[in-house]
Amino acid sequence: MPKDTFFNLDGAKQKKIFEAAVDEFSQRRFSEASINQVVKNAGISRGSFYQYFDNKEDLYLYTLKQIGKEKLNIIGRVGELKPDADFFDGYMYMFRAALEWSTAKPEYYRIGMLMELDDSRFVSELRKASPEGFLMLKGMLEKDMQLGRIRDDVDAGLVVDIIYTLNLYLLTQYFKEDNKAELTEKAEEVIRIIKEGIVRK
Amino acid sequence: MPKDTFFNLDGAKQKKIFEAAVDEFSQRRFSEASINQVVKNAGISRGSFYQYFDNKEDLYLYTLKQIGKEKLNIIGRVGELKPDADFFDGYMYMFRAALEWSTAKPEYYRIGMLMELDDSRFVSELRKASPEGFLMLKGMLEKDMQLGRIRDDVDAGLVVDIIYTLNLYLLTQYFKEDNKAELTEKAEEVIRIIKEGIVRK
DNA sequence: ATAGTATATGACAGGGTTGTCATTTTTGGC
DNA sequence: GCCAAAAATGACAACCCTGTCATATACTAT
Repeated sequence: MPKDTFFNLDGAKQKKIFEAAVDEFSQRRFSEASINQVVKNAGISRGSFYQYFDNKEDLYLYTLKQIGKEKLNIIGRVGELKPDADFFDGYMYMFRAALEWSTAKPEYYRIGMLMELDDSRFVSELRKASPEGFLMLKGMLEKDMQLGRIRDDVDAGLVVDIIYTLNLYLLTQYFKEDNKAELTEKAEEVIRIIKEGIVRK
Repeated sequence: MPKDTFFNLDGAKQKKIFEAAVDEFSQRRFSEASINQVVKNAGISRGSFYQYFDNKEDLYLYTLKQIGKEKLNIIGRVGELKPDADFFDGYMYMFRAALEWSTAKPEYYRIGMLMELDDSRFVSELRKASPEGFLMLKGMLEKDMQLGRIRDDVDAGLVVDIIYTLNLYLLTQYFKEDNKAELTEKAEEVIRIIKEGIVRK
């Protein structure tokens, strides 16, 4: 947690530091991100930084928390908005929402992606501790299984792992191309494959 | 390419350096691997290293090449061994072979995995330049499509991307658990899902 | 044995990183 | 205006890293 001195700062300065952190963490993985860069971008001295935060982890946690607030507001409401959508529609809704959001706040999104790619001890633990997206998908899938919409001999956890993995793949792979339409199509095709299989019947 | 001085070394010393490189590159991604570690493990001086290799890239390339020789020998013969297997059987065959190999030479396998995870410029380029596994899978799939075994409205490239991605996921995710039986089951289940879909018909 | 070549070495320069701390500056209350 | 408390600062120690280079050692062939 940031120290009091940080929260005593006026809003503009807090924001400037937050933005510098976002900038850095959206370009490099946590393990490679440099506080030197952050302080440079924020226009504060190295000494000041350590008066605000304990260390890089502290700053990272703070940054994620800030972003998390916005993120959950936008993406986390699939259940509310589409109460009786099936799993596949639910996922696509989520996917579209995430994509919109990634267009609005690409840096935030990149941080999330880099976090998934990071294999440092700290970030791995962190990821394990907050499996929101994963659990939401799993819940949706299990509901559909109970409703008999999904074959009951599949392993729900594995299916969600699969979709989660492919989701990340889609976003990383096609992120740079910046072609929302094409990306959405790919996602739909992926879902259709998971849903129907690829074998000719 | 390593310098002449390296190839002039007696076999044992070459091997020791190779093994030190394997050790390092199987623990850290290329971008994070340290030559200091390599020279320490190999028991040579820093100066000597640069008498043998231009730099870290040079050593990495050499290491991959050495490993590649063995790898292709074991895994790359799916076509020969199972000439009329379908795509799914072919994949599972490959998967099992890869798994066997990863048990025999876990360090080599880890290097491959870390390479997939690396996003440094150099490694990305390198990966693009040698898409053996990817192309083999794609070839097998296209053959099956021509034979009418696969729905012809699916995008072969995408399907292979999916399987490739999930393959990597399976191996990274369950690597540490070291439970071959369970891992193989998961792979089979993944393939079954891709093949049949998960929706109740 | 000697001369010349090939190889081995570690100190070095120059770059990066983090976290600390004595000192200076700013701020706010009286 | 003054003073104490809070905040800002950058130099510093300590630790990484890479690639070079002058020097020392070993080898080889005459």
